[in-house]
Amino acid sequence: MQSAQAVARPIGRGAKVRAAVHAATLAELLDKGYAALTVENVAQRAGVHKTTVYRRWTDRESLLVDALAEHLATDIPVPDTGAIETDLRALARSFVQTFTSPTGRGILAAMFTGAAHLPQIAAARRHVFDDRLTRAEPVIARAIERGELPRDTDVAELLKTLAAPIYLRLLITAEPVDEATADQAVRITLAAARASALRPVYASKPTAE
Amino acid sequence: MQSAQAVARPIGRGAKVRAAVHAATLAELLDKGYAALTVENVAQRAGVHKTTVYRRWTDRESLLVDALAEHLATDIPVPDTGAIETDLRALARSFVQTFTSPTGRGILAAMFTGAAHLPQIAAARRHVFDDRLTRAEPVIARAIERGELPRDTDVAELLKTLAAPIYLRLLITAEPVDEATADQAVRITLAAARASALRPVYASKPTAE
DNA sequence: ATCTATCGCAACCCTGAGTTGCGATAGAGT
DNA sequence: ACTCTATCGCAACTCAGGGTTGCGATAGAT
Repeated sequence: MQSAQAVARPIGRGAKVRAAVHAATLAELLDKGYAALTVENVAQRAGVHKTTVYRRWTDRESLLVDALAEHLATDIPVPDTGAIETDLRALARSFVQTFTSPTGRGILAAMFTGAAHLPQIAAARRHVFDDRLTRAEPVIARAIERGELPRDTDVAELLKTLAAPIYLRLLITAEPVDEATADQAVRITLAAARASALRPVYASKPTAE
Repeated sequence: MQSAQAVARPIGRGAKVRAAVHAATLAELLDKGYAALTVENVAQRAGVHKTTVYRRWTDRESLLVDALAEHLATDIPVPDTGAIETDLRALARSFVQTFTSPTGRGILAAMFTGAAHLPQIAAARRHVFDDRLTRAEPVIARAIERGELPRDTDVAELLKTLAAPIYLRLLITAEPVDEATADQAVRITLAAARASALRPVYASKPTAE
């Protein structure tokens, strides 16, 4: 890694190159998919020589991971509408929006199908999920406080139940995904939560908080 | 395909080779994953020369597709226990069992992550899903007839709701999947169905509850 | 205007996909 | 047991893409 020099004095044109290559990587990913993502094509699209790419990134995979990480600055809003239904709807819709944009679909495909085997990608996936979990926690807590949900509702279980139908359509059945999908996921999740089906899974007895 | 000769007179050792290569393909897939699935390794493991593989299959992908198709003779039981809960539990558990065996996990990884881009694989996925749908239809129909579920329950929606949490854990969060996961999926699905959250999705009736 | 980190370029090596021609062999039919 | 031919083994290819190296050119901060 050349970060030492980057902090030092002569930064050079490094920043431009980095940005150009990142953009080219994403673009190639969307156009041709992960399988056809070649270093030469990326370099060419970035107006940069293949060697330069290899000087900044150790290999093709690290390039991809880096490019994805750059475009993964998650800025998920934490809704607080005063009602769990509208809050969940906001969460689900923002989730859908994130992954239905062209860029989102490309990133999704890369992360979950193409480069799924890379440990860094797996870590990124977990991070994204954990991030959403952290942000959603107070939303659920408020709903419980308002008496809209059972006290022993498992936040992680609830979020997974919310995300699962959307992921299924995005990655497995490849059905169109839109706001209706998000709203449907909310209906399912709320029904399950209200029926106390979203308690901590591996605890046989409900926990007294 | 050379199945024409197989039916004709001089069958030769073709059948043995086919079987050996199929087995080797699956084995390599489980050991090293799709990315590291090389024709030479498969050939070597099958005790066969690389050329022979290329004489029977056009390329690496067709080999994989063929091997998967061979091991995808789905024999899903159609439960009829007289109650929807136990029926669904049986369905979900058989689903979990299918994909948690070593072979199942390998096939899953190949179909949904490695070779997800291949049209034949996509078709196979759809076929597997449609197959399960067809088999599950009478199960749901009986439940509706018994008055256990709302009359306008959407069978496809219900099955997707049942499968979604399991797929999520298998492919996305990579959590352990066992009977508890299946049972949890059943709880969620039943709660949603009983709350009439699993009606046909794109029927645009704005809440006629 | 200078000076040096960075980039372009060409020439490499290596692995794995896919091909070809020829000689060896298994195995079905007699 | 003996053909006889479809099939297989083998070696020697081509080709594309990943990854490396040495050297000369250039951008850009001071």
